[in-house]
Amino acid sequence: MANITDVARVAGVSISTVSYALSGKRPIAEATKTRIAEAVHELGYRPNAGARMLAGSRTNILALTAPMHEDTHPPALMAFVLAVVTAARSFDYDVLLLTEGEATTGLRRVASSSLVDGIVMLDVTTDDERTAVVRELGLPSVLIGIPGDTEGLTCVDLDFEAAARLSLARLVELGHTSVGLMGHAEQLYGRGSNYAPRFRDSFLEAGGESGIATAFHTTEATREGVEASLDGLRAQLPDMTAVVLNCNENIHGILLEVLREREVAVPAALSIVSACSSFSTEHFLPPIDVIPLPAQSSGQRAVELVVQQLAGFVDPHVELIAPTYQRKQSTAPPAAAAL
Amino acid sequence: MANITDVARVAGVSISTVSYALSGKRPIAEATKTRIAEAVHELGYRPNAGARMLAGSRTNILALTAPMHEDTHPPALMAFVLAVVTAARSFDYDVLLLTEGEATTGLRRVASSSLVDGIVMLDVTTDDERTAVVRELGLPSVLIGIPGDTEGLTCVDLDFEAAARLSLARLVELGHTSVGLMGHAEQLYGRGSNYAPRFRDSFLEAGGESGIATAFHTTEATREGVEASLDGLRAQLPDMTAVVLNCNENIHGILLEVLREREVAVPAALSIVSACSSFSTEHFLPPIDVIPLPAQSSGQRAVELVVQQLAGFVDPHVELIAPTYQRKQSTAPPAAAAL
DNA sequence: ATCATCAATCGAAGCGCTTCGACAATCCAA
DNA sequence: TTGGATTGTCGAAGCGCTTCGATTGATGAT
Repeated sequence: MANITDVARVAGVSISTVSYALSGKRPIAEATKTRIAEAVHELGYRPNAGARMLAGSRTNILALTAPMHEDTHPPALMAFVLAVVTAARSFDYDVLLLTEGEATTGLRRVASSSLVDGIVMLDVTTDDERTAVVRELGLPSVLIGIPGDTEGLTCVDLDFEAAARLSLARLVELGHTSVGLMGHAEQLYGRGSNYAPRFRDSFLEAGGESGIATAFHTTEATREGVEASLDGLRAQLPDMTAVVLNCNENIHGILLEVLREREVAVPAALSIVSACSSFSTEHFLPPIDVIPLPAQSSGQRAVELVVQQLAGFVDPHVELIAPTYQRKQSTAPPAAAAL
Repeated sequence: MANITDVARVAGVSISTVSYALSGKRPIAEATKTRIAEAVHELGYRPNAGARMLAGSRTNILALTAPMHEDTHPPALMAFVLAVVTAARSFDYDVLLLTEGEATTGLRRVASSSLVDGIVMLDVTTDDERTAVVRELGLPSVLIGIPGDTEGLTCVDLDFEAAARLSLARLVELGHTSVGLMGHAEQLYGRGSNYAPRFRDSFLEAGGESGIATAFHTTEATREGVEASLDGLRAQLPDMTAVVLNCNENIHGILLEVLREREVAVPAALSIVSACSSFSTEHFLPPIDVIPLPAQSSGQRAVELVVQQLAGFVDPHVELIAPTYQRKQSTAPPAAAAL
């Protein structure tokens, strides 16, 4: 494997010239640069990662801590992981994957051995033990998700409050006045990730403010669970003409199934909006209106922020990503209004 | 951040003694070791990763190339990724995640900059472009999955042929004589990963050998697709009393739904076995007998093999993992036999 | 003409570690 | 006893890179 000395010899310059030509940190004559580039190409030279880390105290590696608990939706996690890796590469960073079981110790290990330049944290829970470590390490870090205490941390997340309001607003625009919210399984509201309660609370609040009748029900991912949730909502909202789904993918399929059987036409008799879903709602029948969970832009932004921290100082702050509404075919004016 | 010189000073020895004490590559007096350990602890010393790579020409990092195409089942991929990371950590290796889009270039990059010691390749397709790169690089590598040409490669995978035979054998033991196979979507058999056709062919072959009536049908992951597949099988096998599922998770749920509606009792009227599934079949009603896709042991074994290659020479070979059958509640003797 | 400025390049120091060769001390078999 | 092994330790030589002066001409302002 060719090293910088080989390149220098072939190009007929000193190794420092090669280094400066490659990094661009000092001016180098155009002709020299060309000769060096040729030598690099000819030898298939790639700087040795270890040497670079040692001398430059930059590793060009980011740690990605991606835990996996029972209530993690794997496709969603995968989407975020993918987004982060892709974004990192666009800044010439590689990604070291840390998983559960190694969460805090792993972070400590890679940080204190100077293996990584920064940290991206996925699937942050309300009182995530990793936040303490990140604060303590003082390494450039960005969380995707919002912990209970954001003091000193930089966080990126979808604006769940805005998403809740947006989902309701669109339905109100269409003329709906009674809208239910089918939420996640009950356990998600008790502990852990806080996006679920954030969404619920804003939704109900927005309903109150705009004088729309709203109700909420948790939903288990079984047929019975979905029926219970739907019936529960109907009981609270006899005139319900629309339902917002803030729950996982399976529940969507089951709900459509149940509605088909009960001969409730979508969207004629019931409008549906899926909010904060990490999956495509295209393949459902009908395709469901959706406010997507922006894995791609969250990952992108998180990496950008780490890179910025690396480049200079960035004030810790929380950055909320504005929700977008994608119109498909699952909403319509309520039946009563249509008549 | 404390370095080895600090440790040496505190312990009152030379840095080489510290190095040897930590690596165990030369005998060091017990008392000295203790003093060094204390100094390490006191200073919170961690060897610098870059320096280690440079001096030791070992990075303790493995590249994991995990592509993500349309027909990748994210939970399955995730399970393998997790397994590999966990296994790698147990050998004190970290994992650098490479994704699609960077597949071959990424491998080349990390290899030629000596960023990684070895490679684990996930989701290998029949004519995977990454195999050529891996051969060319000559780095310790293990594929999880089996490409068309295994020459010079070390591969680990579930023994799909054996799994196919095992699924059928269990049903035959129970007295079934007419067994259908619901496969994946059609496209999977044309190109790409070869586990699907491997399973199908062995299944049909095993049927032929044992005089059991068998049939195969591809299955789209929609209600219509599942019904078409089921009806297609019934058309070929009017007396079908059992069906083997070698397809993705969604299809399982839909099938059970369809059967419930059609009032086909499971397992009384139809036995079901799920083969090579990466997900839990516990939560179905009834829980489905399964031959699991051993993500965990595949990942474990793959990492072991990379580590072995790192330690010494390992003959390239293909290693098939024996399938295991997990009895749940979805199989029973056929109705006719039960009478 | 004169001196600071800047572009272009080089040499050398050093990043923190591993590892080789040396050397002293201790050991046990002959 | 003696000498070849073995144990325990040290010093020093790199590993391949980045980066800090230093040097040499050329450039331009005065």
